[in-house]
Amino acid sequence: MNNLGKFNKPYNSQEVEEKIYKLWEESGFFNPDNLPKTNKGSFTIVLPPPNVTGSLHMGHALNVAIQDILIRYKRMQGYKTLWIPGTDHAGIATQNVVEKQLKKEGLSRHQLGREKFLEKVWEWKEKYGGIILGQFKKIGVSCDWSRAVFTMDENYSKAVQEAFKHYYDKGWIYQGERIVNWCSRCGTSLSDLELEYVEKKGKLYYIKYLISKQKTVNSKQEYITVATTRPETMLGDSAVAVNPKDERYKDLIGQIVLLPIQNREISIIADDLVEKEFGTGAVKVTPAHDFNDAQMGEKHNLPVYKIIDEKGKMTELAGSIYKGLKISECRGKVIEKLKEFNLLEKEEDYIHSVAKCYRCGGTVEPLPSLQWFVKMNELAKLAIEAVESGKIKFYPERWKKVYLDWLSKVKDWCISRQIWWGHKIPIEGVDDVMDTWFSSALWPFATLGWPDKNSKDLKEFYPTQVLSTARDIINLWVSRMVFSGLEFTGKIPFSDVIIHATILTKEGKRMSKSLGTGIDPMTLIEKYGADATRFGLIWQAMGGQDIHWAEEHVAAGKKFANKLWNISRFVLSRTGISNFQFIISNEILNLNLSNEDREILEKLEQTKKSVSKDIDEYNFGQALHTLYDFIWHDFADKYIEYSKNSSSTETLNTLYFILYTVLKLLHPFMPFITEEIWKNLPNNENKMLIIEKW
RNA sequence: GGACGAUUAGCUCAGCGGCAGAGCAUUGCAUUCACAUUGCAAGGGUCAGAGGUUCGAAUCCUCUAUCGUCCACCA
Repeated sequence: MNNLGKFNKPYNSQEVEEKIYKLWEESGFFNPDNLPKTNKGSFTIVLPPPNVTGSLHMGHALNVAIQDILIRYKRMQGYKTLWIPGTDHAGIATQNVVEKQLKKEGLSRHQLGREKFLEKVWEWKEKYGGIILGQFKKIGVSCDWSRAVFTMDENYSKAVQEAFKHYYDKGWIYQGERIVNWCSRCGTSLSDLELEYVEKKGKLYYIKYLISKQKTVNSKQEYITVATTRPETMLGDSAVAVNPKDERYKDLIGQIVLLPIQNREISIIADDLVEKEFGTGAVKVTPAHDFNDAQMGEKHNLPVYKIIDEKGKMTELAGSIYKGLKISECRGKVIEKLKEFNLLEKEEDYIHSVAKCYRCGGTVEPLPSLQWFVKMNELAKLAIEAVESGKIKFYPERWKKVYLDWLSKVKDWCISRQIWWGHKIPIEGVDDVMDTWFSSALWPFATLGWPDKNSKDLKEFYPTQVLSTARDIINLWVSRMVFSGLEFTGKIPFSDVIIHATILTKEGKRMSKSLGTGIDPMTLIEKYGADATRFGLIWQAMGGQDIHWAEEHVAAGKKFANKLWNISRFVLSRTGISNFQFIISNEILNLNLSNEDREILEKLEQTKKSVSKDIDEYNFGQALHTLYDFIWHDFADKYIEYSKNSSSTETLNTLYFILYTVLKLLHPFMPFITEEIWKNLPNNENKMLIIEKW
């Protein structure tokens, strides 16, 4: 049978890809329940759920390409493969997007009220929340869409409530007035991991605190000078601290100073946290508005004066003349006042970094607030043990250190957020919602039916095998999935963690949408095709090393696709017209082969072994280089040229067998073109490459 | 401040004790041939620098320089 009629000379990805994806979806093979029965076990990956507000970037593209390679490879090996997709409700991010949209209509969420506002968010989610998953499909991901999960689905919400209750009943959840990072624009607390630090020019102010005479005996000094970048917070000071080893202040420890403006008597304390080198070596202590100071305050039992409120305005405690002022206004007034009293010794230019909200970019203030916390000591132990024992392995291994370092000094987890979009904290009289990461932490098992312990999927597909993600959420997400998995299911949620390369610009800078340095994978797919885009990504992703993005490798991928296409045209023009039944197994080695035939078949076997080993070890770039080299330089340049002068049935059979095998080996990397060619193999109309035996 | 990584051809990167490699780019030749999105060939490198280990170092060790990422923190 002659299939050449279906082949154009150049390969056209646009004509092929959509059609092939549809074919896969119709086959049902993305769903493990429809796969042919084998005696192999299950193989599961959970897709890191992109935010519903997200749009595809290069990191996503690389990450899904990696996961798809693994899933397709394992599926061809006969495993019952499941790749669960889904999206994350992304509390603060999504609420901000919808609020911005409302603002254009001149509305605020407060005008709408909680219920109406949430309706708007759901509308927005239904309309835009699935865009990114559609983009994943263009890349060719073979996720089981029938099992797609959203983190606020009914069952998922049940899981979140159950998890909260579990911790609560164990006494691991408590409410406390603690100093937290507060974003006054978003009106919510933020975790350390939700902060970004920005360098900012400011001033370092040197303020004199007079030693109060009546309590001082034998003091030679009349005042102590402290240095601060935030003079307004002096209104909430409850001590001055020096390093106990600092000779300069030895005699002053325990003495009393008079806090300017407030005329409050506070004492000079000694604490190791104070660095002798900073400023004058004496610092003011404001337990309400600084994390270090809060720690010192607790240790020395200092009173807490909350002088800044949740809206970023000064409180009553700041003093009646400052009450209601913005922080910056108050700073000016305080400086004025200090000058008036002649207590401002000097000011110096100073560059320091300030915390910003990573969602909205607003300035973050540390302030005391009533929040819910999860105790971390027991949970951290679980997560540490899982990795130290080797039950969970990181690839590349060096990321293990990042994970363990963070867990070894982790603080209790503040899980409440003062926003509306999210899972409500299930306690009467509390309007807070939970940290988005509280629900994401349950992802590997909540997607499989937990808390229903009889869930068929949970039994069959949990624990999962591989998690592939970006390095910046190792602590935010990976560690929390590990202890959640162990705590709620008694099992590690996955055994291997792949930390994929970070894609930087050619200059080695971070790709950023706002700076316009980002590259949209979708334009690459339109220009070169999905297979070529996957090729370019994987080609460059060697050993988890950061990638300085070079588009020419995607162009090379397109050329390679075309090469494969023309190899196939040639081989099928020689073999496709024959009714000869080719041997498509290693039985071929029993034929009366020429040296050239035998040589290329041996090289094929080596290639197959080497590619399998590289995929098993997550060296995807290496595997692709090996395949590329074999297909182009051994098969096409040498063997095909040889075959033009040899028309033996053995050579025809070898040509066919190599094409046949190479399509299988390349399929995980370049699924569309290989499936399309596969369809055109003789007597092969109804078989699909996606489930062929590796 | 701490940790980690990088430095190899014009560019993007492999190689990680035994003759310096790939893709792209460059140059020459070929061309009714599956493919010009091609083939054959060529040019191009003090492997960041210094010292050490070794019969032998791009590769292992120490230091230095430059660049980058992450974490902490800057009162």
